[in-house]
Amino acid sequence: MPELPEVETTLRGVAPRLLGRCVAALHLRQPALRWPVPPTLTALLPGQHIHGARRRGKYLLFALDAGHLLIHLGMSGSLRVIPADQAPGPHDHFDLLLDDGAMLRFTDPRRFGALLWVAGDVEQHPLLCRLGPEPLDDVFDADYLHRRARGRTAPVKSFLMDSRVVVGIGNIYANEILHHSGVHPLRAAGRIGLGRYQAVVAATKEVLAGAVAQGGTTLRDFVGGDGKPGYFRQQLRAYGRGGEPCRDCAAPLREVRLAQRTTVYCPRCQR
DNA sequence: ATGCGGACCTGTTAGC
DNA sequence: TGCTAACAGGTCCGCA
Repeated sequence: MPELPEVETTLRGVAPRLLGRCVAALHLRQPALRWPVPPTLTALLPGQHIHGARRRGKYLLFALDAGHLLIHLGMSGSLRVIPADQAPGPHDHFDLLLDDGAMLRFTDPRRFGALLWVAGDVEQHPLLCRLGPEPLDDVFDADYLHRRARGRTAPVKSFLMDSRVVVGIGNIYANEILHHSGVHPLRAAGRIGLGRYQAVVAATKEVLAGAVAQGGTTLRDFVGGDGKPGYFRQQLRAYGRGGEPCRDCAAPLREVRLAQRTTVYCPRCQR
């Protein structure tokens, strides 16, 4: 679920409640997430202060005294800060209790999320060291994308969803970005010119920044760090609208399957 | 190096 | 109404 805007929304919701606090305890109820949660964490974390909170791609990184907590929300995860006396539900896999009577609760029905500990340089962690640039950074521009796409035969939608090329773009926003850009999702990435990549980059920044401003997209159960859903769903032009009229030209949107992901586009506007 | 399919896990929905 | 299959926001891994 969570793509860049949802992860950013989560970060903004929880960070003010965590920064400067001290960890009182980790209550780990389900260690079988995407990767096993290290059992040593319950002994390691108490007493450590939280002095940093940031996002890298779809990863959340919390700086503690002796290292970083790395959290990924997977497909169905969410994080909230709530009072420490709230009873857990069946998918509430861990709580990070704070010294002020609040806690950070991780909920994830599908358990594709992750909780890991990184002792050394967090940027060198295997999960992070090969990630491409942040799409909202200035280094992510048309020249960069055009250069990376050279010779690539994979569809541009898959190319945009490759975290080694650029981070944070998942299925929803890939569909949206390409609709905004007027680029056909099945077109080979290496057969798109610099001018069209300018449109792709502009759309990427516009769509993602707009979604962040709306608190992300809630399809089913996503809630931000403050427990509220995101409101970008109303702005979606392609995702979830297969068969419905294109908002630009009224032609029916086409829905196909690409790399096992639902892909929606306008056969008239997107070439 | 690149591209593709399968894997992880559970809940919801579509279809018979 | 009930059962089954397909599908869902991610991404790592192994194989061609």
